[in-house]
Amino acid sequence: MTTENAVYINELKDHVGPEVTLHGWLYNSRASGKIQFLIVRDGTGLCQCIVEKGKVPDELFEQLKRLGQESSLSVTGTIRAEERSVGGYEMAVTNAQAVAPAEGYPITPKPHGVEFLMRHRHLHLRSQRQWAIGKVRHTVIDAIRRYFNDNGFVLVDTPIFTTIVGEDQTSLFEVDYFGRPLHLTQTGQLYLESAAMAYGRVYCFGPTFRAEKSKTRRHLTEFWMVEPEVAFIDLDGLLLLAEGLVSSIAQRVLTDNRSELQTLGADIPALERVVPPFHRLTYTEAVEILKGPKTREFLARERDELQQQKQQMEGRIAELEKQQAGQLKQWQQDKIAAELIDLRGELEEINTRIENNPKHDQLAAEFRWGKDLGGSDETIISMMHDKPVFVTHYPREAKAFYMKTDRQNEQVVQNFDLLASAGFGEVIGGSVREDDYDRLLARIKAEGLNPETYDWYLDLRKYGSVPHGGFGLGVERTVAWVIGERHIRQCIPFPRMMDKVYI
RNA sequence: UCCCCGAUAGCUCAAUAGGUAGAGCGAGCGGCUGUUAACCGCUAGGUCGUAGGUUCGAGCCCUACUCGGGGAGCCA
Repeated sequence: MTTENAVYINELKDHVGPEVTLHGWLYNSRASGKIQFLIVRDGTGLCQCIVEKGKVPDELFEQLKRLGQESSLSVTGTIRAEERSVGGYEMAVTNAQAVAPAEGYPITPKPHGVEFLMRHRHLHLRSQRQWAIGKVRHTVIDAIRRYFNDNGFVLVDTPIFTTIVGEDQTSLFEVDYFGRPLHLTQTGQLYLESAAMAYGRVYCFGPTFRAEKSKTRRHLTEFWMVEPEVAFIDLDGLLLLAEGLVSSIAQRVLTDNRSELQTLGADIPALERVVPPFHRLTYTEAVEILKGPKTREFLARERDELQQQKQQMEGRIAELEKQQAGQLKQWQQDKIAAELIDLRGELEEINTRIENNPKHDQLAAEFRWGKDLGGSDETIISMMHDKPVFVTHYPREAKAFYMKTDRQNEQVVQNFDLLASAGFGEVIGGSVREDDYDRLLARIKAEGLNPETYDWYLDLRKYGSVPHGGFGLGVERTVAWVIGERHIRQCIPFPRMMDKVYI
C-alpha cells in the first residue's frame, strides 16, 4: 500500500488530472466483459472507479472482477468530472491493489429486516443511510458545543455514578459501587447548579441513563444529553437561549450536511423555517387547545386524509395483484412483488394511525388540567405548528421537585418543554430552579426524598442563592427530528433500548 | 404490564381450498464496452422457530413456549 498521492473522495474536485490513489472499501461493483464499475467508499463519500480491459493488466482485471463487496482496496488513477457518476467525479483506474478481499458480506444492497441489521450493527454503520445519520449527528454535537463555547459557557463534566435522584426514582439503574448502592446519572443538573454558582454559565454533555419501561420509537435507556445551567436568568431568558441553540443546530446542519439531508430524505424547507422566534404556549393554553374545537377539527382532518390514503393504497394494491396474475416477465413480477411488500408495510402503518386517531382524540378531549402532557398530546400540539413550540408553566404536581414555583400562580412551575415540529415531540425540558431554601426543602420532603442526601444541594440556597435555571436537550431526539427519522434507535451508533441490546 | 402481527434458503419474501417447498438478491461459473440496488444464462443452497396435538396426509388447523416487529400505558 502506498500513501503517496493519497486523496479523500470528498476532495476529488481539487485533484482532477494527476494520478492519485484512493484507499477504501468496495461498496458495490458492476462488471461487463471489458469494463468494470467499482463503487468505492472511503468514509468521506462514494466514488465510481472505471476499470477498462487493456488499461490495466489482464490478471488484475480478472482479480478485481472477483472482488467481493466490502473488500478493502487501494485504487490508483486519474480523476475526471463525470455527470453520470455518484458525486460528479470518477476515477479512470490505472492500477489497483486489494488490501484484504472480503467474501459473502452479509448486508447486500437489497432490503433487510430490522433485527438482522441490528445484529449486524457493526457493519450496518458502513451503509449509506447510517453513515449519513452519523455525519448529521456529528454536526449536531459540534453545533451544540460551538454554540455554548462561543457564548461564554464553561464545560463542566458531571459524574456518571451518582448519589442523587434527578428525575424519577423508578427509572434508576442501580450499580453496586464496592458494596454501596449508587446509580447511573439521569441528569447532571444538580451538580451543574453548583458549578453555575462558580462560573455563571456552564454546560455538561454526556450519556444519561433511564430505566423507564418505555418501549417506543422515542426512547432509549442510554442517550446523550446536553444541559446548560445559567445563574441570574429567568424563564424568558431560558427560552431565548433554547431557541438560539436549536436554530443554530438547524442552520449548521443545513450548511454542513445538505447532501446527507438529501440522502436521508429530510424535509429541508421545514428545517429552514427553524429560526427564532418559536411559538410559545402556556400549559393551560395547550390544554384548552387539546380540549377545544381546533383539535377536533385537526384530528378529523387527519382521519379523512388517512382514510383517503388508505383507499388509494388499497386500490394500487388491488391493481398490482391483478397485474401479478397476468403473463409477465420474471423481472416485472419481481418488481411488482417488491412494490407490494412496500405498500403493505405502509398500509399497516396507516391502519395503526387510523386506529390510534380516535384514542388520541379521546385522550385529548378528556384531558384534565394537572396531568403531564402525554406523547399523543405532544404530537397533536407539534403537528399543529410549522416550527417548534414552547409549552411553559406546567402544573407543579406533574413536575420535578427542583422546579421553581411561579410566585404569581402557585399551582404552576416556571418550566418549559420544547416540542419539535412535525409530531416529533419533546426535544428539550427545562426550568427555572427553586432558589428559596425553605420552599425547596418542603418540596424535597413532599416528594418523599431524603433531605440529607440533598444537603449539599440545599447549601446552594444558603450561600448566595440566585435566580437560575437551565434545560436538557436530547441529542438523539434532535437528530431524529432534524433528519425526519421515525425511530430514535437509528440516531445513535449502538442503541440501548428497554428490552433490547443487540451488540 | 396489556393488545396486534410475524417466524419458510445466508438475506427479503411467495406457496392458491390441508396433498410432499418457490422466486429475487447474495455465493459459484459463464456472457455482455457506460453501468447506476445493472442486465442475461447455468449451478449449489431447506429438519418450514421449538414441543405437543388433530388428520390417511400439516409450512398451512389447534395448544403451549421461545424469539422478533408494531402499538398502548408509563415517561425525556
